[in-house]
This record gives sequence, C-alpha cells and structure tokens, in this order.
Amino acid sequence: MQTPYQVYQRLFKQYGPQHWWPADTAFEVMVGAILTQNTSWTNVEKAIVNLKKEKALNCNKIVAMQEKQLASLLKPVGYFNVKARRLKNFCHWYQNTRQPEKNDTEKLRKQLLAINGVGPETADDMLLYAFHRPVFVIDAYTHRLFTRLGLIEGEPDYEELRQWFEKKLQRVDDKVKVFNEYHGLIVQHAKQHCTARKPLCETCCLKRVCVFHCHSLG
DNA sequence: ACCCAGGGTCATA
DNA sequence: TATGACCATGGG
Repeated sequence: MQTPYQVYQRLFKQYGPQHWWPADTAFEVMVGAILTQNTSWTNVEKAIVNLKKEKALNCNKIVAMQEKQLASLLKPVGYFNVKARRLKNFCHWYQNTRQPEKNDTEKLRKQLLAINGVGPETADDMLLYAFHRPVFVIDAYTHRLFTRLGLIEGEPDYEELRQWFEKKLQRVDDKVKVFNEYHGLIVQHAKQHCTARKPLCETCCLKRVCVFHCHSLG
C-alpha cells in the first residue's frame, strides 16, 4: 500500500510546485477562503477583481461598506448575500483582534471557528496559507480522491480525516511547506482526474496506487 | 435542461 | 447526531 507521503511525491513529480495560495496578501488569502466556499476559483477571481477595482479589498473598508453594496461586488461567486455577511463577520473579528498571529494554532483555530460563516475548511485554509501553521486542509477533492484510491476506510468526518493526514505526515521535515504543496497538488490533480462526473481514475499518475489496491482486495 | 464547483448554517426529529 | 433545505453564479 502506498503511503500518503508517497502519493505526495508522485503528485509533486507530476505537477511540480503549485505556488499556493493564489493571492497577493494574507488578507486576500482569507477573503478568498470565504468566497470559494462551494464555488469554483474562476468565479472567486472575478469577485476579487471587483473588490480591487473598488479599492475594497481592505478590512476597514469592508466593515464600513453597506452589506448590499458589498454583495453586489460579490455577485460572481454566488451566495453573494450570505458571503457578504460572512465577510463582514470575519472582518469584524480581524479588526478587533490585536496580533492574532501571536496565538498558538489551537487557540487561533477556535477563534476562527467561532466566526459565523467560517467552518473547518475555511479556518484551515486561513491557518495554513495566511498564518503559515502546519494544518492539513481537507476539502471535497481530498475526501473523494483518497476514498477512490482506497487509502481511507469508512466515512470519516472532517476532523478525523485531518488527524489521519497529520499523523501520517508527522515525520516530514517542513510541514508548512509540504502541507501547502500537497493540498494544491490534490486540487490540481482532482480537477483533472477525480471529478464527480468522471469517476474513474484510469490513466493518471496515481494509477498504480489504485491498481495495487484493487489487486490487494483479491 | 442538468450537474457541478477549492462549504457552512440553521431548523427539525 | 443526523439528515435536509437553503444559499446562487458561471462553466461544462
């Protein structure tokens, strides 16, 4: 059976460094993390452009702005009313929290999860890509890919899956670096070879992982 | 016309 | 705790 780290090495060999998170600043990372909830990144890019064009990619500006006006800038991402509210909720926290980066990872994670509209994946995106903490991000692609590869059993919830990855990768040298690349690689790979529509993974760079598993089932 | 996308909250049982 | 409804645009 292939280990999660061997899967990582194959993906890295195939695709190379992913240069995640695609954003100019830590604040832009966190905004993007909220906007991309259940939404394709191409739509998020359009909303980010709208915000930059209005010089509204700014915490104080977003807090001060009317929610309706913010929602109009967020139109391309869908759920724009919900996300305008969530973005404001996040910006209130960010504005009122002095030096959140001074907190240890667990405390920071609890603070982020306490924001209405920030769930486990969004919080972990922020922790890894904005605060550079060694937190493994789980998303729908990760769950689907590793389920199809047969590397995880049952239907683990978010936290169980995150703990599983972090345990399997506990000995790697630079966790922030590897977790960063790994999540980007999973998304890159899954977009191409592990979508909901195209369920079979026959010709990708992880094929032998899949074949080995199928054979091991007898 | 239908399904999906780098989720999360809330009401209900 | 465990489902289901809901949010809503853009691309295949």
